[in-house]
Amino acid sequence: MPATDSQDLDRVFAALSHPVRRAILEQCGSGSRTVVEIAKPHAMSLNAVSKHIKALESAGLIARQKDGNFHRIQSRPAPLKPALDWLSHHGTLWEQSLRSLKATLEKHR
Amino acid sequence: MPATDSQDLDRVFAALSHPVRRAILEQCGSGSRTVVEIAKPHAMSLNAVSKHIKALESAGLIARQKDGNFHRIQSRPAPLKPALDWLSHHGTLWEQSLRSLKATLEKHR
DNA sequence: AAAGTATTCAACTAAATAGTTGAATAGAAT
DNA sequence: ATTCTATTCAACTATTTAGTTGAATACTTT
Repeated sequence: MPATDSQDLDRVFAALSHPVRRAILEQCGSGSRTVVEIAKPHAMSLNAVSKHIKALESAGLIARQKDGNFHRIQSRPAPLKPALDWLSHHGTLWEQSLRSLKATLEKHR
Repeated sequence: MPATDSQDLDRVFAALSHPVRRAILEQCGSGSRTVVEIAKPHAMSLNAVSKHIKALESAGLIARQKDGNFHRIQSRPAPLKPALDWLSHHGTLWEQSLRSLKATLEKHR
């Protein structure tokens, strides 16, 4: 059992909270990309993008494979699972309690 | 269509990236709670918790209803949906490409 | 009216984040 | 061997975040 640490969730959610990092994940979703390729569409320095990549890597959301001069970056969806689980679990819980609250309100109107 | 702004996702994911804020959401998932009630189990000042609540509120994840002296805080799951959508959409995309990558590797072995 | 309770506001500090520029490393190509 | 390209490392700055303490506000209770 992976026993999802709370800190893992912290890192994953934090990684997803920046638009550039979400974009990077999308860029690498359809196959591996190099750092320069990833950086190109973003209006910031290569170094800044490199840092975002590092953040994603330390959250486990991407993996890096050295290929000569290039680092081939590819997305790793696994750590997304606990995040998804948290969201859907609590999301549905809340929706349930909202529904039952609504039902209660209806009944007592 | 709500046309989920990227900034909305930023705020929601950022809000979820702190363990205390996730705990607060869980606390308020089963019914409304006051600020003092919410703060009690956390090892930090009331003010710190109040700030976390404000962050959740500005992400739309909780709503506040004044009731005399008390603020009744209740969770609002709606903004969770786009986050869930983003996760499941890209998560499944990546898993698909991982699967097809694996298939390709198998074929060429 | 006075005291108590629930909450926020304001000011401050320490640490983390997001970005920059410039230099270093390392592999590839001439 | 030299140069070019891909990438990281280091140092720095500005902004945001997470927390603190102390004062202010506002409702309730006595």
